[in-house]
Parts: sequence; C-alpha cells; structure tokens
Amino acid sequence: MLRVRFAPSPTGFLHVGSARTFIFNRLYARHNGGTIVLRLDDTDVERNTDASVNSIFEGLRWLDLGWDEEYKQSERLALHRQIADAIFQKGLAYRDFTPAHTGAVQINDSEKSAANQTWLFNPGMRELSRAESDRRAAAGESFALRFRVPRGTGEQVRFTDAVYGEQIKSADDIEDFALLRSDGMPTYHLASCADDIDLRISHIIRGQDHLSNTYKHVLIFEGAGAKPPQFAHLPLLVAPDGSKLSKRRHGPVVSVTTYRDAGFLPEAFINFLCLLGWSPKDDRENMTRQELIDAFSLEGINRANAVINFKEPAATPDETFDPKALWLNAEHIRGLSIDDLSARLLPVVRAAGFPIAPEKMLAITPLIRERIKLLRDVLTAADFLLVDQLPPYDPAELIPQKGDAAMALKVLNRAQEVLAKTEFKHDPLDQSLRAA
RNA sequence: GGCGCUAUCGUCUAGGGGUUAGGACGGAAGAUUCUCAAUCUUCAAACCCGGGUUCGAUUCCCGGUAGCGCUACCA
Repeated sequence: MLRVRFAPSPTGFLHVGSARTFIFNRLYARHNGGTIVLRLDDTDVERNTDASVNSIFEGLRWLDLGWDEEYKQSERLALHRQIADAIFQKGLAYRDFTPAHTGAVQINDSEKSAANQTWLFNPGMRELSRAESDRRAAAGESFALRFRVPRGTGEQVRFTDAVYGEQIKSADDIEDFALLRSDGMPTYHLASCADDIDLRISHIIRGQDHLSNTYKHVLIFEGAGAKPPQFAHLPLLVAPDGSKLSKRRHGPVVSVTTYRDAGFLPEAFINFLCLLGWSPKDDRENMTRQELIDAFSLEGINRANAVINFKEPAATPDETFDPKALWLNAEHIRGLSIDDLSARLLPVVRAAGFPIAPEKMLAITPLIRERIKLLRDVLTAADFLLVDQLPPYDPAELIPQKGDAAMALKVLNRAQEVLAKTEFKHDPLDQSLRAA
C-alpha cells in the first residue's frame, strides 16, 4: 500500500516550497491510488505557534487538494520515546551527560575552528560503561540520547534516492546525532522516523535539504528494526539571486496566502509550482489538475534548484510575481466558463467594497476575461463599470500606437460630438461611433 | 573547515556520443482587431571552465570553479 506524508513544522506561514512538496506528494499518491497523511511536526515547542498552524491550514485548504489522514506529532511522544528506548536497549545509542548548549549561540572564529576539530564527540560519553551510565541517570542527572554511529568500522550507509540515485556515505562522516534532548523531548530526526515507521509511510518525498540527513534516518530506521522507505528528494525553490527563500529577505512572495489574496486561481498556482523542478517531458505547460495527476512521476523530477523569478522589492503588484505564474494564471482564467469565472470574481469585487449583483458580475465577466491576469485585476479592468469617478490616468495612454497626439485629440473631439447626440445604448452607440 | 548535491537561452525546462540543441515565459518586430487584451507569424537568446576517453563530446570520466545543502539537545 502506497502511503506518503506531508510534514510541515508550524513555525511560520505556509511557504511556497512547502506547498510544492505537499503538491508533489498529493500528485504521487493520487497517481498511484495511495494515501496521503498530513502530519504536523510540532516537536519544537519553543517555536510552534497557533498562528502558524492556522496559516498552514488556510494555505492547504485554498489549494483544495485534500488529504486522507491527519496527525500531530506532539500527541505521539510516547511512541517516539518507545522507539528511542528500543534503540538504546540494543546498544545503538548512548546517554550524553554533557550540559546542553544551543547551536544558536555566537561563536568566534577560533572557537569555531576548535569546534570543527571536535564535532564528532563529547569526550568520554560514547565510551561510558552501561553501569556508569545507568548510575548517573538514576541519580537524576539529565542527558541527551545520542545515536552511536558505527564510525571507525569502515561501514558505509547507503540508500537509493528516486531522484538523486545511489547515495553512499562513510559512517566516519556522520556525527553522533541526538535522538532525545535532555528534557526528554524527541528531536526531529527521531520523531520523524518513528512516525514514518508507525504510520507505515512507504515513500518520503521532501526537500533536498534533507538529502544529507537521510543517512541518519536510514540509521534510525534500521536501528528500530524497520525497512527504510523509498526516498525522493526535491530540488529546492530559490530566490532570483540563488539564495534560499525567506520571509525576512523576500517578503510576502514566499507565502502561499499572498498568491491567493492577489487573485491566483489555485489550479494555476499548482500548475506553476509543478513546473518548477518537474516536467512532463512533452512540452505541455498549461495543465489541469487531472492532467498533472496523470502525468506525474518521480522520474520527471529534476535535480537542480529552481528559481522563482519574482521581483525583489515589488513596485507594482503585477510585477511582483514570476511572469510565468502570471501567464499561467491568465491561461487558466481564459479556460474558465463565464459562469465559473464570474462566481470567482464576485467575492473579489465585493471585498473591494462594491455590493455588486451576481447578474451584473455575469454581464461584466465576458468583457474582461481575456484581459486580466489576476482575479484582482477586475478592479482596474472594469473600474468604469463600478465607480462614478475614474481615477486619474496618464493622457499618453490615449494615443494609439500608430498615431500621434494630434490624431488622438481629433478622434476624441469627434467622439465627444457623436456621443452628445446619440442614445446611450449599445447598438446606436456602436453604429454612430463606427460611422464617425 | 569537513561531507555531500547540482551546473543547457535572463527564467522554467526538453534532449542526448554525430541534432539547424527543441518548447515555454519574458523581450523585440510584424499581422489582425475601431482601441486595448487575446490570437497568429517572425527574430534575438544557452550546453560553466580545463583535461581525459573517442573518429567525434554539450552529452561519459576526472579535476577546477561557482551555487546550494548538511555539519544544533531547529525542523
């Protein structure tokens, strides 16, 4: 039975990269008739927020792809500790009584180079006898539980990634990572693997930033007596300068709800994200959800990071987004029926303060369907039908491409004359203006 | 610093030992349309560098460079 999972940690809003990971998991599950699990990886109590949980659900709901099962990691601590203990009892882990320090502390260069030479061990802890270890634990001394990586044995850890192929690393290059923190809480690595085992996850599709963590995970799976699942790592989504996407540096363009609020169609947004790091390999670009499900395969995933080509400081909203995302959204808008598009436009117009009737919206829709890129554009494309007084505009816009100012003036004067003595209805207006 | 991953037009990508290196977005020009949009046509635009293997490398191998990731009792 094919089972995949999407496991966001609620420490921020739903990120476009996370959204793509979710989409790929969903597509893979749907393509193969499998199950997708949504698991909140919330073991970092310090950084978890309710606002973040809400933002994630808001984003996922907008995507409208759904999921089959839902779990919270924080409710499964007993399982995590049980698996940690099983690994410990097999002698594959040891207690580290070294006082905790956080990696967030500033370290200067000399400390750093010293740390680089000693990254592998906390002196003595690995070799502590079981009796001594038990005695100190019984005395109430706090400890972190570390995996005893088989270093110095010539052993290699290996796995086959569905995207990156055969991966091999010498155990000598893997540090003794923590399983349990000194407060007894599981680390990400432990909790994630324990849950993946318990939830019978068959395929782990996640960001490439976990590729080198996967060796640790393989060690945990094997240590727990479980067969590691199939891994598939996804190339990362990065900013135009190649740096990783961050809210602080790049602003709202990295948040899914920004796309929703700007008037992207969820199906267009999904389509756009799918094309970053994956290809159907047949030159198709504008694809429906069903076409994406039918075409999706791990073989189509590419290995190099993909740039989301947004503009850094965002002058006009239209220029903020990746031009291809905008184009795809316009394509999907044009593909919608008048009824459907009208229904989606209505709340946008109403939210902007125009209490428009559905019938009027339906009448306006065909007029603008081919000229808007974002749902929000209805407010500028059809403003003359909504407001009494048009906002100021640049007179230069009145000059046709193949004309000049004098010509424009002449045409406008003539139009004014005609308009003055014509009944304000479609047919008479059309006839007299054409004639003029 | 150590370990690893990656490298095709500005961007997303296809391709692969011999190709005019294909498509798309964006850009430019034109057609069409009362205008704008849409649509259509055309154009410009790429195999990171150096070795090796080979009759022949953009493709395979090695090295370099660059970018990215991991190197936390974060996830």
